[in-house]
Amino acid sequence: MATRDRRPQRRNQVLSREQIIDAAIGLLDSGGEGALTVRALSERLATGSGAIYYHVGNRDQLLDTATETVITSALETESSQAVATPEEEIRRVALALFDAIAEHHQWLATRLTLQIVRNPAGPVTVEIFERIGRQVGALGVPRASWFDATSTLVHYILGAVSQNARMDGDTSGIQPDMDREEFFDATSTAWQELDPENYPFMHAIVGQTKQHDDRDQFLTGIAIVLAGLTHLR
Amino acid sequence: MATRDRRPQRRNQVLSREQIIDAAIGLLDSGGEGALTVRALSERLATGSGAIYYHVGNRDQLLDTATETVITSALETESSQAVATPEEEIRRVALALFDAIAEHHQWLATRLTLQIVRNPAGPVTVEIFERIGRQVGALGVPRASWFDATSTLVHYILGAVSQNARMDGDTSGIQPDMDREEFFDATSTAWQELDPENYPFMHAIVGQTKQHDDRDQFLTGIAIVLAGLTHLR
DNA sequence: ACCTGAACACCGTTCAAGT
DNA sequence: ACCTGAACACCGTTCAAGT
Repeated sequence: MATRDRRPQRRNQVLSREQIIDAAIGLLDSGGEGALTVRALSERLATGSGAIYYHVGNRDQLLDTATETVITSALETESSQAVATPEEEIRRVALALFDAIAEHHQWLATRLTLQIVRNPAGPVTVEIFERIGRQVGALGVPRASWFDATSTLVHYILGAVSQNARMDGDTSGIQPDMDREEFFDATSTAWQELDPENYPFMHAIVGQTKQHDDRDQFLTGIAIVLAGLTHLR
Repeated sequence: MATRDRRPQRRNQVLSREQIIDAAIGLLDSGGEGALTVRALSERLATGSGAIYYHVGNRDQLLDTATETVITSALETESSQAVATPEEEIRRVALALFDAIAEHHQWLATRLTLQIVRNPAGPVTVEIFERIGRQVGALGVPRASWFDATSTLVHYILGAVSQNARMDGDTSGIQPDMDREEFFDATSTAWQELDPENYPFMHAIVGQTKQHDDRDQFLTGIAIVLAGLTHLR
């Protein structure tokens, strides 16, 4: 069937950029940034390390491309929904990012922040700003404040999302074997053991931290920022 | 003079934990996280690598300790001022963090976020939350919302501060030789070249980005979140 | 107790050589 | 054009040995 090749390429192309990116995302999801090794990647793809460099240039660029792939697709599936109020649309974009980072929690948050900082003209930054910025206009924020308002929203989203990404990089958080619940219990008991004279506030909130939901709290934060925006002069 | 030693220690102690931490901060400031190498550190201190591990345990722990040292001292000098309104006090804590990260821009932002995520019972997290949380109470936020309100503030601060930390890690942001101004110009021209049909918002804000001040924008963001908090049910 | 520095098991990246 | 894999210049960490 495929005996005669239509492309003028030499046809022994057997490794594609997409395959490399997919495999990289798999590695990242399974063990965080530290797990993405050129050696591990070339083993998984059954090639030499040179083949990866031929297609992809660089470990850092590979990380950026993986981030771009994941974020872009998260924003695309979000945009397929019917449009609602500006507030609702902002919530959707925010939650799309929140969920994407939860899904790829071991590496995405750090890399997303890095990409927005270093590459403000790249598709990731541009797409996020454009999506949120339009709604800020629709919200009634005066045009002169659009940039400030949108930046505030994006900054809040990134900060919240980074915080809810459980331990990046390595697992060396005192105990490597501790699930989410144990980790929370350990924190609240540690907070309870603080000197109540010097840390009255921490004592006051231990109860609230114990049974709070990250996603709900994230939405509360969005609501707070949105409320603040409506009072912008 | 110092012929008879008062300490029961063996007295050939010539390298201290503090020296190591100071040298580490120096290395980090000069070249970011990548510049903190056990080899570079031991060379600067004229010792072997083993000596560092004897005092400090680990590269990761050294990074954490450096972060703790810098953040703690930034918060201490801030607290020496006379108390003002709750809003003013929150602004001060926020700016103390903003300035600390600007001073150590190549590494601090990432490490601060990491520390708050992984070590919520550590001094850095506790101090920041306690400082801000108290003022949230004084602001009139209902007790049941203290945790949500404080988290929102902290998340915003961290997000904004991470964003304003210029390129972490390495300098590979397209061009290694580009100062702040060139970088900004390059972004705005890139934004101007975007398709106006699909990116009307980006076109609308190019003008504002060109002459905006990061610190001012940061304070505007704080004001927005504070305004939102006063409307918390 | 405190320090040395060689040794180990890894990295990312390059590049001559193959097809 | 696309791929191989040895080689290079680095890492963090350990550990026997010294004082």
